[in-house]
Amino acid sequence: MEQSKYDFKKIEEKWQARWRDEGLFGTPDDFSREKYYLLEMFPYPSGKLHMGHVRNYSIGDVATRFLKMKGYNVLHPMGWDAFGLPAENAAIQNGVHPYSWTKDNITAMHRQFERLGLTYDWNREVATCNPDYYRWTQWIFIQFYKNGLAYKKKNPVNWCPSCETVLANEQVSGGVCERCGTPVGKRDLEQWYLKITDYAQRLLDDIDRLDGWPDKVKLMQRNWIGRSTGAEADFAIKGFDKKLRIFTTRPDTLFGVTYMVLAPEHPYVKELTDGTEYEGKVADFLHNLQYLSDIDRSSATIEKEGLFIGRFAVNPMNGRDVPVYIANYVLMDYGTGAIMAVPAHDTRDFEFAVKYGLDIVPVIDPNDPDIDLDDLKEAFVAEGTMINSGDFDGMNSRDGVDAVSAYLEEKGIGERTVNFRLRDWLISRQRYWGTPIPMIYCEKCGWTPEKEENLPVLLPTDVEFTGKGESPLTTSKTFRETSCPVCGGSAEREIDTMDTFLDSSWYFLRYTDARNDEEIFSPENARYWMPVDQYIGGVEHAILHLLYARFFTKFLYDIGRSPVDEPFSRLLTQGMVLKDGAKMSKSLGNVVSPEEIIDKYGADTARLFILFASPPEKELEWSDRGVEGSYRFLNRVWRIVTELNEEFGYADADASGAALTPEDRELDRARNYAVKKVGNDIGERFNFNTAISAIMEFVNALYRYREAAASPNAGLVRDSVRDLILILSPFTPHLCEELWDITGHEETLCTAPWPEYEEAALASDEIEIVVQVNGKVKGKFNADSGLDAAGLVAAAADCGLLDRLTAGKEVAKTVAIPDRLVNIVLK
RNA sequence: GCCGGAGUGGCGGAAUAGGCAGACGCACCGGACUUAAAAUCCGGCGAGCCGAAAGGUUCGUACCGGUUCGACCCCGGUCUCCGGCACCA
Repeated sequence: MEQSKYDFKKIEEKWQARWRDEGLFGTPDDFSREKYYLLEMFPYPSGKLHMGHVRNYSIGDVATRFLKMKGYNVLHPMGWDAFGLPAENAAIQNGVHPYSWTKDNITAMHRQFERLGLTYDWNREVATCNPDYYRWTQWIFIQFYKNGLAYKKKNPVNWCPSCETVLANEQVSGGVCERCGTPVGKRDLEQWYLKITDYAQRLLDDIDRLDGWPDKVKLMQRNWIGRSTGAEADFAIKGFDKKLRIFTTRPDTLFGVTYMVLAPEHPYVKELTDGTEYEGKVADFLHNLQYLSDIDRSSATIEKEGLFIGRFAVNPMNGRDVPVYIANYVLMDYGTGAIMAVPAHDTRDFEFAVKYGLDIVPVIDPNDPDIDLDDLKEAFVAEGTMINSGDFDGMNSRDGVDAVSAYLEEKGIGERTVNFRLRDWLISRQRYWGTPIPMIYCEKCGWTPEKEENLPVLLPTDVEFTGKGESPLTTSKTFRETSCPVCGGSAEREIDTMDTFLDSSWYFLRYTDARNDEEIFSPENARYWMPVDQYIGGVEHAILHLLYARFFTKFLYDIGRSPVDEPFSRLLTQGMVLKDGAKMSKSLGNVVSPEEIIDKYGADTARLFILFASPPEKELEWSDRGVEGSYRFLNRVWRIVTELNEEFGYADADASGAALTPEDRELDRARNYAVKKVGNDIGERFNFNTAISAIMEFVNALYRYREAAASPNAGLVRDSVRDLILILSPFTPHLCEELWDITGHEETLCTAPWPEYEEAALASDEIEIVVQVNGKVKGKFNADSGLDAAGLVAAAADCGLLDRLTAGKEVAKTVAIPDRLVNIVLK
């Protein structure tokens, strides 16, 4: 007999063409069916898939195919996060327009997706750089503006004096320009912000509702939002008519304030020092600070530097005069930009006080004999008893927080407040390849949004890419000049574009109605499809992307657009793909190309290996040997299925006829177990590695059966082969389609239902019971299943095990767990 | 520094609810097939000790301790690695 061969190349091309030509992956907006929205984070179209993509999209594809077999109407769309710096760099370096560069990359990646056999509904494809998409990104921005959540503020940007251009933070490393190595300076520019801080509390509170999210991600978001409670308090400054307001989380330490510190950029600094002998020193101090990059400035390792500015403040609690400093460790954009310093009970203040010889006055007693309050070696930051604190002496410091806050409120010199670490979102980018900010400036009317009916504000094409200047958009002859939407007079467009994170903050909503050119999406479609039931992507997006997407969804909900205020019900963050223990990277030379693997072993093998080697959320160590193992397994499947098919055919057998032999029953149990286990592992646990091992066990059982059965049951074999193909098909769809075809099925697997299993076939009459002595396994025996504790002990006694194990010893008690074990506890 | 997560054979990993530790795969070893090799099929494979063998026995889930009839799993402490935040007052 001629042996047929597993020709993956031919098989994969054949089925990919059929899936494409027959449009099998389209998703109808059929509101009568139960929906499932499964989404993987869309990629930046770099032009080449890497193994991380393969992993991400394989996970999503297996789940999609499974859910379709389970009968859901599954939305599984794909698109492109297509704006961004690499396209612009390509334009500068090679003279290619970012648009054509991006288009070419999309085409190439689309082809690679198809080669992996992924089931996307390409009818809903979006690319954030297309005007029919970014039109709505602009529309959302205008809604933000109209609701008072977008505003303009002066802010320093990174500026490379040699390249004469603005640099993104990612383009600055170690304080120097990534391209030319010149130290990066600062330039003040008017920039747009979104008021995400208005949503801080809700973004924090609603994390509690995200049951399907990993705790790790929720925690990272909580920390990022960084809520802290405390109080603000006013300090008088001698010879100055304004009060200095500070924020503290430790009002209980107010009596221990021995100096004050303002951020160097604090507006009072100029007023307090102009015309004094300190004016020059302050100017020098500020000048030196400007040479530090943001990263250095905010690093905890940097030496604390400060300067006394010749003024004294008054501690409102005890009237004590304390000197006022400016220092590099106080940030203007947190709290009020000024602090009260309590060196005895704050690590940073302690360090600063020691360096500058400032007083250290303890006001919290640790009640610890090992700590000498008169000679502190480090700040004591924990709770204790209040001392040196007037009427508050003797109070527990935790109660003191509230008591002092109440006192401040009563005296009208302060109040309880909440502060967030989260800052407003700076969205202006001095770049070409992004969504134009649809704002217009008129001398008379100020800033106004473009009229909504005029959207999109198109990116102009008459632009030069020199790599210099503020933004390439300034070189356009046509873009900047326009007329004011309010008065009709001459006006100028905003030349900055948006941070690309805005583009990706709402794309999941657009998929629900991607071709709509009347509105952003229809409410009916969004109501049916949202929320995303399962979102899958890299953990590197745990904070920014996922927080921004939540923010956008909440805003769109508030203005009556989105039907939900949280976008993603369940989140899976897949682990990285490693090689030799390190992330694959060009510089390490450990990159494995997906295309090469597909050429050599086929997409099915690549998918199978990557899902088998590790659970999805964990890191995956690439192994060439492991890939060969997966390939070997698929050949093994091919062989057993085609051989059994030759031998038994598929059409005429019936399993129910003959009585089952023990071998038959074992195979039947293996089949039912595999169907149950694989369905559970994919559907409930998202543990694809154990699902695959269960399929391997089933295949092993088939081989064993063929070896052992004297007169094989043809019906049973047929059912086993059928179910094997079905449960393997989400993982390796091409191979399974081919086998499905070979074993006589007309319809494609895309429309086949997931197989059923019988619980009855899984149960066996006899169960092996473990017998332990003091918790250690000493023997085993077979008992009827379902025996209660007493019955089990009796059965163990009947077979003589109990006597043998307890001979000459006294039994304290016996524990029996039905269908599992008997444990004898000896005295 | 603060906050998380993880440590299981030579390797990737399994043990879903506190109940036989090591499923499945890789590597390795042996057998069958073959003139031979590859491929394939079958079998073995945590460590120590006793035994010619069958088998027996002790130890074993980073380390120390606890709870429990019973702990990879729960609790307390320690170490190591990974990740997040990093002067946030």
